[in-house]
Amino acid sequence: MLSQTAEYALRTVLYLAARQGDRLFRVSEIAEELGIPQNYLSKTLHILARAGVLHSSRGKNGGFRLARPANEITLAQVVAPFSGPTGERICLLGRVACSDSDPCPAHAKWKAVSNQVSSFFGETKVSDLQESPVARVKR
Amino acid sequence: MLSQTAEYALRTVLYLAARQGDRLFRVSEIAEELGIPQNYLSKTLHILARAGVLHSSRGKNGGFRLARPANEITLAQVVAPFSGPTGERICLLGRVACSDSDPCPAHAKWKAVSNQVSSFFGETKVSDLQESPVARVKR
DNA sequence: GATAATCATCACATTGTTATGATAATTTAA
DNA sequence: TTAAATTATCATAACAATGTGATGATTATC
Repeated sequence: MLSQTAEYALRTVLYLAARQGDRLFRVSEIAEELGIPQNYLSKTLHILARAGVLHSSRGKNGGFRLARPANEITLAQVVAPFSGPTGERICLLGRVACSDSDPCPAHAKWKAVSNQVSSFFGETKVSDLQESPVARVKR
Repeated sequence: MLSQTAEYALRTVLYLAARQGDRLFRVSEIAEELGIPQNYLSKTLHILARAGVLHSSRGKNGGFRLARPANEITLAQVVAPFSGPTGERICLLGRVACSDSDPCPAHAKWKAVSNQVSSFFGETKVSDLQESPVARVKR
């Protein structure tokens, strides 16, 4: 459903959300903890920073943190830069023009499902996916 | 949402469903009508035939037709050979083990949405997407 | 049979995504 | 002001998806 890259982004954001507030986190430590190739994650997080989801600082003692509180970041904002299924609904049959007024045969049925996916990403906040401390310890 | 290949498959199946009964259809004519590269479509339809969705005949006057009535073919069966989002629900965070009893933080919310997508593909029949003759003429 | 039509398959080119490593730019701190 | 740490960026490799061209296999018809 999500591309590999979008999944990395989401996992990193959740990782940072769970530890928010105290300090900046280096790419090297995030990458090691989450099992993601470091240089690839570096590029991915850079994109997230440009998108305004993360804040980055270069140089010694630099690193990444969330740019805003976790309850002000939607999943859509996290995966959008990696062309997740978050954006506008796309015609199932690939028609360039497919709308309520000029629908493809799948339009009505697909729209309902597609809207559910869109609103999941658009309305779910990062904070909605934070595990409680207890649950996190349990794992 | 669907890969290009899966979209080709679905469009071809709908094309055949709209003309079902009379005869076999050559790859060349389907490809031209739908604007799909012919050799690529040939490969794709061969896969659909092996999957039991289409029937193919070789040789002169050969071609493709639906293997079963359009109301007995689900969208899932059409896109499954091309790894559409039809199969089992996949963990949004990429965990190999993610279940009701061992859920990732996104599990509960994502499951509900994901089930909707699965059941759309699993329960919608090809016949459900056939345009009425009137609508088809209108286009 | 011979021929033409047609699907099946092989080989390869092109493109996009994912991944890796190397280097540049920036910042802190000694 | 220099050195070390760290993100930013570049180059490129590996792989999968997509597309193209050529050839093989099968069938209907003459």
